[in-house]
Amino acid sequence: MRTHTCGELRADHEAQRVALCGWVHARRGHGKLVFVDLRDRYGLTQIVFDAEDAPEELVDRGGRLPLETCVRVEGVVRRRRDANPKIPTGEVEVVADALEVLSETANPPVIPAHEDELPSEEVRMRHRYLDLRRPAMQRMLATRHRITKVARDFFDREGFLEIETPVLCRSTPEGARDFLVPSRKQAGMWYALPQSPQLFKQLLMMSGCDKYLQICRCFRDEEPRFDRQAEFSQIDLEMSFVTREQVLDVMERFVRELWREVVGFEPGPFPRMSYHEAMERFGIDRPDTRYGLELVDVSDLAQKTDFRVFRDALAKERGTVRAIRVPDAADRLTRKVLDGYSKFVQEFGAGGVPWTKIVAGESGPGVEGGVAKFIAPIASALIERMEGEVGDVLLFGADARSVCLKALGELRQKVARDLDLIDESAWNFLWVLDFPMFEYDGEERRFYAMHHPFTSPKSEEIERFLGAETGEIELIESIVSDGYDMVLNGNEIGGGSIRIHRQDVQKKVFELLGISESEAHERFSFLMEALRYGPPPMGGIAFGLDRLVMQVLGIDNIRDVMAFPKTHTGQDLLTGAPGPVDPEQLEELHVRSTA
RNA sequence: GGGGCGGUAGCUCAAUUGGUUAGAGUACCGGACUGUCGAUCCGGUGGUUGCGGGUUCGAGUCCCGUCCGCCUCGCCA
Repeated sequence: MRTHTCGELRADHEAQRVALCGWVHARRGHGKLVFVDLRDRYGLTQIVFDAEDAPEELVDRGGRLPLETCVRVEGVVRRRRDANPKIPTGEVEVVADALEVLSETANPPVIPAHEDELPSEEVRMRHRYLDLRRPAMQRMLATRHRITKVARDFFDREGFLEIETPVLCRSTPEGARDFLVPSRKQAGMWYALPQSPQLFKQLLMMSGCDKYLQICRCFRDEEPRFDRQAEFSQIDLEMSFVTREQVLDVMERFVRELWREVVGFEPGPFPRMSYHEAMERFGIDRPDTRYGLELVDVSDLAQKTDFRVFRDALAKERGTVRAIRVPDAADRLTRKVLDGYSKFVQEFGAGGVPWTKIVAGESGPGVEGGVAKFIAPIASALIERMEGEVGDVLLFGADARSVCLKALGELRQKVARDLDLIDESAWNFLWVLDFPMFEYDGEERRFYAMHHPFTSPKSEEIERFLGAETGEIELIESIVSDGYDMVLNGNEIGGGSIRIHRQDVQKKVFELLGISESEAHERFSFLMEALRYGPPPMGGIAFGLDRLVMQVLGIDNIRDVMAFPKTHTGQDLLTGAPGPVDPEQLEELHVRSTA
């Protein structure tokens, strides 16, 4: 139907006779002279209907083409009188001598040419096929393809095999809520959709596949966020006979190649940081190192004051006082802004944000405003500890350690955004290592796996780990795993670990997680059985594909990097999923709805 | 489940203290126009103000309920 695409024609196509197909992107009419920008996936080409070169009837039809009409045009390429440098085809135009309307359009709710006035997300999702016509969305789809292509090529060269794993799986006891699929043939039994192919990729290592790759869909029935969706994609990898160093090396080389190929930026070696250091310095396990505002422990100084807020905090179990120095911000952090920060940290369970400002005093810098009078005795020591300068603002967190770090970690990010301290051009990659194996839930009085229950303790921890008894909370909390997260500009883009390949170690994990032997047998007997037959040491990682695309394109919303996303309430507004089913279908599946 | 913002023409938005016939831009339709690239100019069609109830002489505006979209806390091994 066409000889070229709409992104293809250049000056050296002059005088060629061509046929183009596409959509009417824009139309500029002058009566007997009409310009139409024709659009397809590849670009825009100006079509000109000129009464001096074509029958008036044709020009008239060209001038009446509604936007988004699907057409085929034939004509001859010629150089434009005035080139348009904004588009690659801007030096030429096609002088139409034939026009075929391939299909007419209703008045479209989304007009791809109107990029600066986007319809609501609701409209865009309901008419996704129109939204995807927008050049920005076409670029997104192409970038997404490019990323998976670079991944497949890179890991192919590295000897990885792409292997598919089941979508209909067993439900796992821990982790996110499962999506369930009723079995027709096994009455009362259920499949779960995979939260990740974790166990299958480990089994593939036990099968001797050695290096595995899959670009796979994962499902977690939890509340969505701007960067989370119930259904999402991972670049999933696993390797046999490797140490942590070897895994980190391959993955780092992959990401470096990805950025070189897709972004045009070559990252240097990735810095590394322990989980403990990340929490202490940044109050979060995925620090954004593009700016400072680090947390500083001032508990010892706080102890010397009579300030009630500090003393109460320090009296708590694992109570602590930390401070952030905001350089040269005394003017911008007004009373109103600081009050807002108190409200902000309350969302994370903190009481508020005590603050003070560093000012010039008679004998050197001092503090003024906020809680200044309560901390006067420690002012100079505090300023020294914080490396404070006149004009800086000090923000405090005082609470139990976990609450304090969480609140200040979130506040740190908010302050950086508010004061525009983030270098948007930076690509700060980072490995976070040495996570704890377990997190203790004080209310439920039990442990949860921080990563997942198949993560190995670090080799030097194994004896200590195997010796741990269920009640030894502090000991268990202190055991370090061989897990790792890849962080980019404060976002977790990948995470993995060296896996357990010893039956006794795996058994111990289940024991410490409070998974009874019978339950472990019931749910994981296949894994325990497999571990009997010479499993290799192994490790791997999974990258969040959607998050990679978000980072590469600088898009701050996961729905905008997916072709067909779901809403906050998990609905697909385009097709109307989830929807009702016939009672007969339920009957067949042995399911009765209580809704 | 909690908190916040929003829903008015196909689309993006406006509408004073609750007050006349709910406006503008754009898209669409008609007309003028031969070098536009946000074409321009003139005219026109287009409304269950998300839905249901209430207060009021009078509701887009106030109250109650509900649905939908987004953000957020909890949640997400």
